[in-house]
Amino acid sequence: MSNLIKLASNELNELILNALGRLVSNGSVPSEPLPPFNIEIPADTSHGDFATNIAMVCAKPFKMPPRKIAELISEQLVLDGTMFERIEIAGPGFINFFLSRRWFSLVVQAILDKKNDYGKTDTGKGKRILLEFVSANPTGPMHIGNARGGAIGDCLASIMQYAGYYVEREFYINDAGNQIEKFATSLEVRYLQIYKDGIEMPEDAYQGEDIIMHAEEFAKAFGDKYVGLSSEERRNALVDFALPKNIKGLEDDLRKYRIEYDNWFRESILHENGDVDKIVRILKEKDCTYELEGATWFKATDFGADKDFVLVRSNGIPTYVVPDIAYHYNKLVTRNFDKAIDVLGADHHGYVPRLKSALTALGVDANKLDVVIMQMVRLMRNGEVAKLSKRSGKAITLVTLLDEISIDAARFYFNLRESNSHFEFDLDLAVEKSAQNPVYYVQYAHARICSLIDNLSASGVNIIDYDLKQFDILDKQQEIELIRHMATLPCEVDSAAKTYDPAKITKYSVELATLFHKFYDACSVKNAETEQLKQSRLALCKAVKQVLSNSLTMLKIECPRKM
RNA sequence: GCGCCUUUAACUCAGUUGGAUAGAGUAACUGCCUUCUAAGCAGUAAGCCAUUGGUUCGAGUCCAAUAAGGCGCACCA
Repeated sequence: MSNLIKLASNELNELILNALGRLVSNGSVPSEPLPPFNIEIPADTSHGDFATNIAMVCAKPFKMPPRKIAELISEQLVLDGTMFERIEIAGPGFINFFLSRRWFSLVVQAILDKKNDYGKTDTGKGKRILLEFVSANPTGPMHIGNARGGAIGDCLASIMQYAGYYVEREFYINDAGNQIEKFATSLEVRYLQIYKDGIEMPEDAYQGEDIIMHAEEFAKAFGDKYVGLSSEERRNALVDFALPKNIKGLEDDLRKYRIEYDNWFRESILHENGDVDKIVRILKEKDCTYELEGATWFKATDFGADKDFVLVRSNGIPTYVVPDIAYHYNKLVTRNFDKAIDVLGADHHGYVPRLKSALTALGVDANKLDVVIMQMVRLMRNGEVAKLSKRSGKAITLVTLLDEISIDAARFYFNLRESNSHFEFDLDLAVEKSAQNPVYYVQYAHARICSLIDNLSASGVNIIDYDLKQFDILDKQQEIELIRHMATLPCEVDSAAKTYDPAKITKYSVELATLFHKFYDACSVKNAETEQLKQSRLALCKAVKQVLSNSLTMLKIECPRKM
């Protein structure tokens, strides 16, 4: 257990409850049920390391003024042998607690001992999570929303692993259904256009150049062999030729973006193994459907959705929702994951209640499906909305974005704001190698420490060995603040995992970098007053480097030794 | 018309289950390198937390209504 915040907080909780117990038994306060109270870390450190509002929430049931209750409690608190050294009563009745200096030393020691494992927790208890993200349409290149979804999903997955969950990353390939038909049509037209005049692309076909390129390559490989064959043979051959290339392209591009999936799950599997038909059959058997104008409708409103929807069209082909239902049934029942998490764009949010209603009808606990909705990104360049790539002049894709900005910057920026907030992405700032760019700011802190350690090492100063007591002399304000913040990493990891919000970790790393830079400016290591202080500060720097590295590693962002 | 999201400093955003004097970064202005990386630090200035009402010891935070903006509401995916 390296979460010293939690340890201290638990100890505090016990101290308070014991004190109250004594007050009740000696009749100082009435024996009333205890209302819920907080133990929190005050924003302002002059209010202590922890504070509780217990005296305030007890005011009403005890029919006593809050400050009076606070005084009674504090008289009963015995701090000897605890992690706390003093308390004070403040404001309307807060009780503020101050940690002993030794606690801070324990933090530094815990980091140096745990190394790469510092920050990990066992909160997830190995619960099995299936995290699906990006799942871009394999009929074309990935867009900017996929770039955000990739960064959020992948970082969330690592964070949850840090928090003790078992996580699998999954990409769902829509390799069946209508969009594949559209893909086939687009390829077919482009192919025939090579050999014949007067064939028009339908308006709703894929107009991109990638389709033309596929058709040309296909023509190069097979010539006009397929022009005279049946449309079905031609379309199948074209899709069989182009789709694997596209999927391979998605894999390659995502790998460049440092995303490795555990599973690439094909929609076509669900059609082939009969799962899609099975879903319709079960829902029919459960009497959850009705026929209207030749189509099969699902009674979604009976299961919490706002509207009924069509399962099977009047032409006999299921709508896209059915494979989706089958897919989520597969995740939660067939593969028995404890939780399925989908990262989806805001344009899909309306569909979530429908999916959940169907799962409920199938007897699956819909609460096992959580959806992280991410709002649209607005790319900005020169203070204007950027729609097109700088180099190619075409719509910005994941790939062209990474031509413009570094992978580190992309991963960091997309996780700088919480997913459910509309967010402006300043392309100019992301390429800038300066203080204004938060990712460089954090990396700079890491490089600075590396350089510092190397310099001291070159002049013969190394950490020989450390013992807990030697850290007690780190008591300057900048040192204390730095250590206090490092202590909260396990809490931040838990909180980020619980709220599905990787932005907590990017913000954490920026704050850590800030505190280090402040420390660096105020406290020289090389010219420390004593040899012992030099040693302790060097150890502190190593601890900061470790925590920075653990935070950035969680986000799969590089930790440069030099900048 | 219905649903979801957003509204906090000039700009981009934080603000932990309701708590103490609402915070960062950018831009502006002032300082700090013969001393471990100035890609840094210190300081100044900047606010009717969209508006109105409600809930209570206490509201940026919860509830209701209004306004502005974004996204959805298919026998598309």
